[in-house]
Amino acid sequence: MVVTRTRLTAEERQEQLLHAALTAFSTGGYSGTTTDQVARLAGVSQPYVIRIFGTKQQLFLATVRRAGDRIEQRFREAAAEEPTLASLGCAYDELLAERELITVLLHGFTASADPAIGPIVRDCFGRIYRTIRELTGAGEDEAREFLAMGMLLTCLGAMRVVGPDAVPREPWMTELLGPDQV
Amino acid sequence: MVVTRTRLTAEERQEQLLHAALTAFSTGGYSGTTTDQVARLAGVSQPYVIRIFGTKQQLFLATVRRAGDRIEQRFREAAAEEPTLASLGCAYDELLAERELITVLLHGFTASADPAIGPIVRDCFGRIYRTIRELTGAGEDEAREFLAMGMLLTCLGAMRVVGPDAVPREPWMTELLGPDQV
DNA sequence: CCTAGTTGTTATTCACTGATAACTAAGGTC
DNA sequence: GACCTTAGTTATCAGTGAATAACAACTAGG
Repeated sequence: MVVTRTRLTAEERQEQLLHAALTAFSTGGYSGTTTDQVARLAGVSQPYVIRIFGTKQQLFLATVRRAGDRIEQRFREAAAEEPTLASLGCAYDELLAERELITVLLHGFTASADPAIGPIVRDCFGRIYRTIRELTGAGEDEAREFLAMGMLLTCLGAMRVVGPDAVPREPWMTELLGPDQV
Repeated sequence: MVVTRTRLTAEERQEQLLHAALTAFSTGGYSGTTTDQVARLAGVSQPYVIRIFGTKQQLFLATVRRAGDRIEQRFREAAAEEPTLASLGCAYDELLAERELITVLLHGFTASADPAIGPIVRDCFGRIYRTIRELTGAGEDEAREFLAMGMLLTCLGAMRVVGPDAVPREPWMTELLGPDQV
């Protein structure tokens, strides 16, 4: 029976929960998000979330890893079209327009003081850096500047200066974003 | 009587609490830090912290504003020596080495989804941008690139790639940081 | 010295949150 | 159709954390 199944396999459910967690953590961050919020988003009970991931921390770590993987994947797709920094830049703009993936990673940065979280986050970031260089053949300086601009946009996204439901543009925002507004 | 006073004026205490809050929030962020942690750092009782600042949110906002002001002030001091981006860059490296001010601001970014926090954080950031341009006379592009590199370093600081008690340097970190390591 | 205002505390509350335990029911298999 | 594994629930707990209330003690002014 495939058509009407009321229950999902653990793997399917895990996938669905990860999606919900991505949304939840992306706005509340690690300590600002409850496992119950994630559960409600996915339409299951809170204890079940814990049962699947063990602890809230494990859930967050899985979410950060997922975000890192997805970002990397999007870069690879962009590079398949055209292996340049400009192409990856467009991909980044798209990611920024969705906000979730990028913001979860940023929340990972700020949770890195926790010794259980830091290593995973650094690994994600390092992988992204390497991916950018490998895909585009960019030199150290180019890659650094690309990443720097990415981090600026990421912060502006978190601040609601760019991205979905961004705040009305004040003069300094328009200046800072420059002519090719995101 | 000035010599031996066992109590501080409300203003002195507020100052001291703000200092403690800067330290506490800088590692835990908004929701990851308790008012009790701030109180203990300052050596007073938790309810007293609340009495002085009203709510935890008010305390956080005051802390973010303070961080913004201090950063701006450091830039002004640097510009007084030499009004160039390079000079402000050095000032930024110093701020990064202390980590607290910069990190509190970053935690402000990630807490900006809260409609009570966002506006204050954006204001701080906007003021810093304006300050940089006014002090150095940098053009839009220059200022943007400066700020971008600043945000990259800020994120790396939060990740413990640079700054106090940084993690052992992995290859990608060395590459990313380039020849003039921070 | 004494009193009024301000600094600061302790005791307490109430809501919330992560996690556990115990139970229920679906669904494939022999 | 009985049965066992796996998906999922409800009930509950123990701890925490922000905030309130009531009280205590320092300090300055008259």
